[in-house]
Amino acid sequence: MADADAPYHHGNLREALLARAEAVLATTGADSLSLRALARDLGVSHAAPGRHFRDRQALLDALAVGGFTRLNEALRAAVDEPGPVTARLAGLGRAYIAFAVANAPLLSLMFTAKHADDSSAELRELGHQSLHIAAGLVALAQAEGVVRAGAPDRLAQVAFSTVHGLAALAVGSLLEDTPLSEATDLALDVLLAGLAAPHGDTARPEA
Amino acid sequence: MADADAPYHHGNLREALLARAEAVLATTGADSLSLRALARDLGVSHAAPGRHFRDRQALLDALAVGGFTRLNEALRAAVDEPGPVTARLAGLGRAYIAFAVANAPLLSLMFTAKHADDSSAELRELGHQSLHIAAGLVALAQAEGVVRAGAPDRLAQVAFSTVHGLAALAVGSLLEDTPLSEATDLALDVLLAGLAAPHGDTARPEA
DNA sequence: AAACATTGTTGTCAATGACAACATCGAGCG
DNA sequence: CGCTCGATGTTGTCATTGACAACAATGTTT
Repeated sequence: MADADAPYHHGNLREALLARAEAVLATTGADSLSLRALARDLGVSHAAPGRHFRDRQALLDALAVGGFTRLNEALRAAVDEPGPVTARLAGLGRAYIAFAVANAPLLSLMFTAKHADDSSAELRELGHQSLHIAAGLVALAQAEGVVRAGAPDRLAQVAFSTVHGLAALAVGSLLEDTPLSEATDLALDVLLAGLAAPHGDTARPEA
Repeated sequence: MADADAPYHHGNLREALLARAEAVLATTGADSLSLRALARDLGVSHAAPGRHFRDRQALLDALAVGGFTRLNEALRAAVDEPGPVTARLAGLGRAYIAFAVANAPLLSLMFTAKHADDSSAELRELGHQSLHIAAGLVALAQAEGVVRAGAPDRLAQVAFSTVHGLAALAVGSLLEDTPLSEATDLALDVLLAGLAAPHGDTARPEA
């Protein structure tokens, strides 16, 4: 049955589970992620994963944490690129969209709010970090006068919404035949133009 | 066991299943939606749902179809409101966000692209209708000169992205303590300002 | 009324998550 | 040096579930 030279203890089962889980997640989706299947893939018994993750949701939460961590790294890298602020803002948006479409099921996990309360706190914190990274660049852009006045966090939320929503549309096959790159260009152009414009009353019909 | 006066045939099991499923979806989420539990709730046998839905996913697809149908009704109603075009554009955005936050799990179902190929076609079509509704209003706004030139469908995609993304942030508890109404106001203001501005090269660093 | 399609029922199976009880390993302590 | 103990893994088991097959009841069509 078992390999003769297989040690009783795996040695790094937790990491191996996460790695394998992420691969499965990316290919067949979160719903078809089974703890027992993971155990089989790694050659351990069906209950072994339970030693590292309280339940299935705990595994998914851990994946989400890893996803946010990598996302934030990517966002920070984009922010640190050289160049004018507007270009860096656009680059940040492109970085987010690139991550989102390349890790669609993972992103869905990251934003799905059915996590246990404890890991939920960590996930919220990581998500807020993402927004905070964007807010920092927004503040910089304000200092240079290319973005309207206003709370940077609030404006970052708007920017985040745009790119997150666009990624969602792309993943959901709702962009019809529009190439994602073109949709991205237009969305960033509209977004940056809107952020640049001074606060107007266009949206408020003074009702 | 069974009620004596219970007829052998339910009479309207399909609709009853969908109604009950939607209630469960709204309260406990899609993951905890079990065909057998639905059957129990409705007092039918555990295999009865199978007569109306090939499998669990078929039920979820049907829910998604219903969701898109209701969403499109709400969007059309918003478009048909009287008033200036910009106000109607903002109203359309608010209508979307209202639907999204009031039906978060359903919306997630609607955008999750793991549907069987046949219902996937219907869902994509309904999703495109949503975008088309927005595109119509964008075209009208262009005629009145309050929205920049460009393909209305493309601009509608951008608008859709913004509100969809904002709803996602709100549902995911990533708005921190920002009230959704305020975030919505700001997002719509930025969006409409960006749509109004003539096509600039803000986002393209002439690379 | 007799065949037939529709709808519902019972029975069953494999997969899964969760848990309990036990086994193995390694680290620290007497 | 040997012991104990905690961490990690295993086997066994249970309830739940989705899916399917075989059968039963109902309504419809001819």
